[in-house]
Parts: sequence; C-alpha cells; structure tokens
Amino acid sequence: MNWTDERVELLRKLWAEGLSASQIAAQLGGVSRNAVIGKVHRLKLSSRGRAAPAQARQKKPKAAAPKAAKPSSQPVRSMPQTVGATALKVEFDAEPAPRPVARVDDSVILPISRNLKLVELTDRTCKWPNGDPLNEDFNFCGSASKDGSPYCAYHARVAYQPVSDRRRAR
DNA sequence: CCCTGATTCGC
DNA sequence: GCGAATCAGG
Repeated sequence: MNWTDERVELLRKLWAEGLSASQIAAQLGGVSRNAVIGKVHRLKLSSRGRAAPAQARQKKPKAAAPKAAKPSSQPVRSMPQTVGATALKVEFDAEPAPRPVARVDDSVILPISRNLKLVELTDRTCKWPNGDPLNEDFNFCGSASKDGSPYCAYHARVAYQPVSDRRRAR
C-alpha cells in the first residue's frame, strides 16, 4: 500500500488521537505496525503529548556503525491515553443485612471497552459485540481475554452464565 | 507471553 | 522513502 495523502492524513489523525501503532496499522490495512511507526518518525510525528514510556533506545551494534544517542525529554504533563470514558461507581451497600442466600460472585467487574473494530481484534481480545452490527458505531469490547477465551473475564461470565446463578434483573 | 514505541539499515 | 528486524521497556 502506498502512503497516499489520504492515508497519511488518517495516520496523523489516529496517531494524534492516541491510538497505538498496531491499531492504526489495523485500521489503515495493508501495513504493519512497524510501517506505521516508521512513517510516524519520518513525518516527524511522535511525542503525541506523552504516551511513550520512559524509553531511551540506545541501539545495539547489529552489524556496524553505532551512533548517537537520544537525550532530551522535557518534563511534560500527563497524557490521556484513554480510549474509554466509562466511569464505574462503586456502590457501597450500607445495609446491615445482605442477602443471606445470594451467591453469584461479583468479583469480576465490567472492563472498559476498547471499542475495537472487527479488523482490530486479535486472538486475545474480547469479541463481545457492542451495538448494532448494521450501525456504523458497531464495535467489540476488545479487552484482554485469557487463555484463548473469545471473551474477557467479564463477558465470558455473561456469556456462560451458569443456570443456577441466574438472577432477576431489578 | 503479550504489548508498546525507537532505531538501524538494506532495499 | 520504506519497513523488517531488532531492541528496550511495561
């Protein structure tokens, strides 16, 4: 794939929005995350406000000439690498008498959806669908799934609800 | 192991 | 200019 003006523009946009190189590569299609990163550097984009961790690549003489270093690191303020905006509030149950028979461990909490596009899913991202497949904003949870499960811990629980644990919706 | 971005260098 | 290979770090 060529770096057409449109694709470069989209790259700039997504990069500015804080998407990772791999996610951008997935959306652009036809390119690897390395290609995206390489292009980002060539375009002299980077920083992105501040998402990059404390990294100081120092290089390793792979076969020849080593070179300069890469110093500078201005004290930048925090950076919102957030993708979701859902805020969950923990409700404290001040009730002195909790359900004596209630079971169903609610140890698994609702993850913040990454709202990934179908093409961004990998073997280990939650494939719980969000929204209407016919709608534009249709997406998938995308949270990390464990051990080959198609869903994250939360959605796996929802998907495989034990019959005995069914509770009535309030 | 998964992921992230950074850098080098042959093409 | 491009991006795979490689690296360091989380």
